[in-house]
Amino acid sequence: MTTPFARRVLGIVGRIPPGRVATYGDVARAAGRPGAARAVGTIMRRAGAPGLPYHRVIAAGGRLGGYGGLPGLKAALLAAEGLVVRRGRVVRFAAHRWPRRA
DNA sequence: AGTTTGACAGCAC
DNA sequence: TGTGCTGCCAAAC
Repeated sequence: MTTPFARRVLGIVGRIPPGRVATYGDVARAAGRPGAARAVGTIMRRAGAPGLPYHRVIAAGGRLGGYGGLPGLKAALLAAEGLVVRRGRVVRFAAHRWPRRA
């Protein structure tokens, strides 16, 4: 969060409501850098800012993406919010996606 | 200041 | 359906 971009990314992540998820691409777009999905991951990996729902940021297509090398924990956290994860994918992920698509 | 490194995405096998 | 390769971007070396 030392950079403006990182700060925006973290701010956006913090606004993802429980039970909803956003893709790295979604966050990148919301941060004003469409296509910077990979950079979003780079930031979150190192940010380490506590209190943010990093587990609600997943990869495209409902795939889990990474979580500090603990995909099991990420899946558990999502499950605890009512989401269904099967074979590493969030079921009906589009319906839980955030922000709402027009 | 240049190079390497990923918590990504999309398309081609 | 699943795996691999290439393109992209910001951050860390």
